[in-house]
Formats: sequence, structure tokens, C-alpha cells
Amino acid sequence: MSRNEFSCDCNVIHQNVVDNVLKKMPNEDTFNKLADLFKLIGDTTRCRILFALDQSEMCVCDLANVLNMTKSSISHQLAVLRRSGVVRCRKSGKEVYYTLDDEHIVKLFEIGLEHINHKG
Amino acid sequence: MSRNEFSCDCNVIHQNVVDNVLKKMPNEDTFNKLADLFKLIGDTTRCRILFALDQSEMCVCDLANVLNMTKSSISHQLAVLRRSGVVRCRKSGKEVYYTLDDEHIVKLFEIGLEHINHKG
DNA sequence: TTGACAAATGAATATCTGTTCAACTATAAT
DNA sequence: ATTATAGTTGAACAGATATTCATTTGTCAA
Repeated sequence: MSRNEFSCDCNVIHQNVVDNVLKKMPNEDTFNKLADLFKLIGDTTRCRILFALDQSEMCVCDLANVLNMTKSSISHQLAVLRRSGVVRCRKSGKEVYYTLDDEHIVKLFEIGLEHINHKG
Repeated sequence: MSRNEFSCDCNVIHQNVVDNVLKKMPNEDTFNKLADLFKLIGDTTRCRILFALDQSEMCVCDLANVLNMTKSSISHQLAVLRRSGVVRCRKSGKEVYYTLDDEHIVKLFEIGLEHINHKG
């Protein structure tokens, strides 16, 4: 009957509360996607890359200079961001130019900054 | 002159772009705080805890049942959330009741979900 | 064609982080 | 007092992840 097999090591104390919350909770897949989204921008390097790209389209070398990091590590992170569909790239000669491909991220940044300035 | 000592392994390709972006970029401390905030909600378990607490105040046992996890792991995560000031607790008898202490987080969830439903 | 440079990539390393396990505290009930 | 339960905590472990290093690809210039 209970959806808890053996993972939970205690009995329910407030059954009605638990049932009510369970009814309203999104499914596991939704939480995984949501957490993945925040994990994506929950890294200083990627935060800075996205902020930089929000200001201007840039090639990997430019980004490496702005962030003061190696091209390789930037490239690795750009690959992550590309796979997640938040940045797009365009090749021109030897250089590869990156741009933001998702405006939701900027919105999240704005609220995040608001939160930070509001608290400590 | 350049703020890049030896960390960056390439020369600037578009100096004006780099300079412009550098001027607009927030400082390192801001990025760390921002990334920490997103890291905090960038975990499935913590996401689910916060969602649950947004529905109703709950004790650790209730949460353990809702998430189908051990009390210990829930308690560890609650400690993280407490330290970051997003949840608050209230003791009553043997039980400890947790509530949300930050409405910004819920806002972030909303935009995150919007993004997820919009994309895949 | 050769050399130089931008970028990507795979493997290895180091670090970080979530869960488990065991021990402990505190409160309530018998 | 003793027992049971709610919750916390620290250490250990396992899995994830960011950076480094070495190598490779592709493009431009000489």
C-alpha cells in the first residue's frame, strides 16, 4: 500500500500532511530536470561564461581572457553548456563564436542577484 | 598591465570586446554567491525538500516519508538548507518542524519550471 | 608543404558532495 | 529508571565533476 518500501527508516507521524504533500508534488523526472538546470548554472565558471555571453558574442580565446582561464577548461564548460542547449556556436575561420541560446537563464540570474543583494 | 598573469594560455583576439565585457562583469564574490545559491537548489533531494516545505510545514519524519529517504540524509540536507537561511526550524516535543524561510527560492522554481516545460 | 594557432577532446587527477553507518542527545511514555 | 522514538552529527565511502595535460583536428599564412 505504502509507496515506501524499505528506504524510509521511520513511521509517518502526520499521515494527512504527508498524503496532501505527496498529492501536490511534481514527479521525479520534473525534479531531476529542475535540479539539472540549477546545477548547470550552479558553477562559478559557467555563471561567468553565461554572464559574459549575455554581454556579447565571443570566441573561446576572448572568454579565456575574460575569465583568466585556459582555453581547454573553457572549452570543456562550453561543451557542457552546448549539450544543455543554453549556448550556441558559430564557426568563422579558425575561431568559434559562442552566444546565449536561452533567455530564461538571464531571468534566473536577475532573481538570483536580487536575492543576494537582499540578503548577505 | 593585463590582469591576466599566466593562467590564460592565449592572446586576446578581440581586445575591445574583452575590455567591454570586463567592465560590465560583476566581481568574483558576487559570482561565488550566485553560484552557491544555484548549487543549493541544484540537487534533487534539496529541490524536493523545498517543494514539500512550500506546501506545508513538516517534521523530519514526514519529510523522510514524502521523499522516501532515511531521516539521516534528510537531516543532513536540512542542515545545509538551514545554514544557508532558506529554511527555519521549530522544536516541539520530540519533533522538529521545518518551514521555508525564503520566498525567492519559490520564485526561482517557478521560472525554472517554466523553462523546463518550454523546452524538453 | 610547413609552421602556427584556435579549438576540441580523452584520460588522468584532485576535489567536492550526497548517502550510509554508527554513535549520540533529547524528549516522551511505561 | 528504562525503553523507545525523533533528530543530529561525524566519519567513511562512493559517485560526480572541474581542471590539467597531452594529443588531435582544422584553418590560415608564409
